Amino acid sequence: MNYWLVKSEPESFSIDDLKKAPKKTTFWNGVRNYQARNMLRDEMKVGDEVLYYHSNAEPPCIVGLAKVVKEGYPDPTAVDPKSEYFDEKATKDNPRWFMVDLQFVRKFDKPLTLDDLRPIKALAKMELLRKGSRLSVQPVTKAEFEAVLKLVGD
DNA sequence: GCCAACGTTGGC
DNA sequence: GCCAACGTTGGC
Repeated sequence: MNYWLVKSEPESFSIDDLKKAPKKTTFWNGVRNYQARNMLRDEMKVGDEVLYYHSNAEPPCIVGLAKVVKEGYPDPTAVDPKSEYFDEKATKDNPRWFMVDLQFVRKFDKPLTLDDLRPIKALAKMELLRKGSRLSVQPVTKAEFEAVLKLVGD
């Protein structure tokens, strides 16, 4: 079992959007970064738990939990010329970009802001809190994941 | 809206 | 294969 954190701008797809989605599930398309792509394609497994983070929000915060319900498969928007995520170098035989399916698990009663997270010793090395961290899909250690849940009162 | 910190692109 | 220029992310 692995743990992850995904970023989403609430204006484009918030955790409430995920909760309202059919089967509370969505495909996590549009990631166009190789490091993130490799994790989506190779490492995220069904059942893995995912922290859901709102970036460019006021304030930015971890708002809840999701889980992986389908493992990496080609992102069809990469080969769709009409999509904003179209990549002319992607083909059906060489999809280049991948995505997973995520399902809503729960929304925290109180979202955890960066200010909530920064003082926590167990989270000192968390990728999210690293200066200049831009990865939209990040690995989270078990200890970090448990520390986050502890903060919301579990 | 600013800008630091990245990642990518492309000329050489 | 280097690296300057450029585009993007995302906190502030």
